[in-house]
Amino acid sequence: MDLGRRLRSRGYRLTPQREAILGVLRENAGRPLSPEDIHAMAGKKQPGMGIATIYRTMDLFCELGIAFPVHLRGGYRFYEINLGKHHHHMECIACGKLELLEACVIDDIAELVRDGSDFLITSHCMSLFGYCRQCLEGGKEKEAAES
Amino acid sequence: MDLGRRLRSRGYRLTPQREAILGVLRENAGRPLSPEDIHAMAGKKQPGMGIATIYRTMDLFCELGIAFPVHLRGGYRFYEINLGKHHHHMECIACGKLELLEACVIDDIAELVRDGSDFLITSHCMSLFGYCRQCLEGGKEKEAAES
DNA sequence: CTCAATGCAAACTGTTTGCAACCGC
DNA sequence: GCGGTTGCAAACAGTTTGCATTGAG
Repeated sequence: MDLGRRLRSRGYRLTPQREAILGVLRENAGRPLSPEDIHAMAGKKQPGMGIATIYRTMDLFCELGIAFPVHLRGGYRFYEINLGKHHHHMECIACGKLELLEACVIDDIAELVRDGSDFLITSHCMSLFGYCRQCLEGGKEKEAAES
Repeated sequence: MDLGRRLRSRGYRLTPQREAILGVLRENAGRPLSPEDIHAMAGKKQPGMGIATIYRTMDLFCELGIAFPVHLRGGYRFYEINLGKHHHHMECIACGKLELLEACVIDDIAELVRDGSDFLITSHCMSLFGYCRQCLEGGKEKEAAES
């Protein structure tokens, strides 16, 4: 909970930039954010932030378990705040809309695999891809270019 | 099966480069290859190939269902030949070793989700991450730097 | 006062694009 | 020979790194 304590106990420092970034993550819990997204939003709280700070901070946050990376189609990087409860995503191929999948049946799978192999599973990622309702109804493919 | 026919029927052409790339994919069925990997291997069959050809060809192959993209940790791109039977991967965080997961329970999940939402699921990706036996036994973390 | 952290800009890496030459069909 | 395809090089986009400066503890 306490960011300052969490950082200091490991020899890191609590800076306004890190607070701003954590704030952004908190306000967007459950929504994967790109470094660019975070930069733009955190920049409003803490003007003048460099993009490099975002990358460095997100690496740190992931290492500390404060955030985690999300792997979506396209291979770009996204991050979310780690609130303990696990979930996955469904992404629309046409417009990019994301929907949350609360359930995580994969934990069961991972457990199964754990028994049948030499791997020690520590994390996993899963995403479903397809078309959302809007894109299916109107025009079929690539609808929402830009408004 | 017949690459030439498959291409021509859609107005595309069969070139030595495309044959070389398909050959590489075939010989590495089940193993995710990066564009770089493919470039290096196909270059031995067909010297002088440009990297751009790899990217363009893989896009085409994916569109035609000849290959499919694999999403692993790190967000880089990988491809595999599409042999119909679906599978997933387990990747060692420490040394990068990949292991195949034959089973795909996600198809069931996808079906479940299909009923409970507006999405039309067309594909998905899942990968498990953890540590392989070797990395667990020897030295715990980051073993295989380079030889 | 010390050393971690930042902003900036340059360097990198992976991917895409424009274009003239090339070559399947 | 028409038009899809290629190699090359330049352009891009996202990410990383070096370094002088700043500022948390």
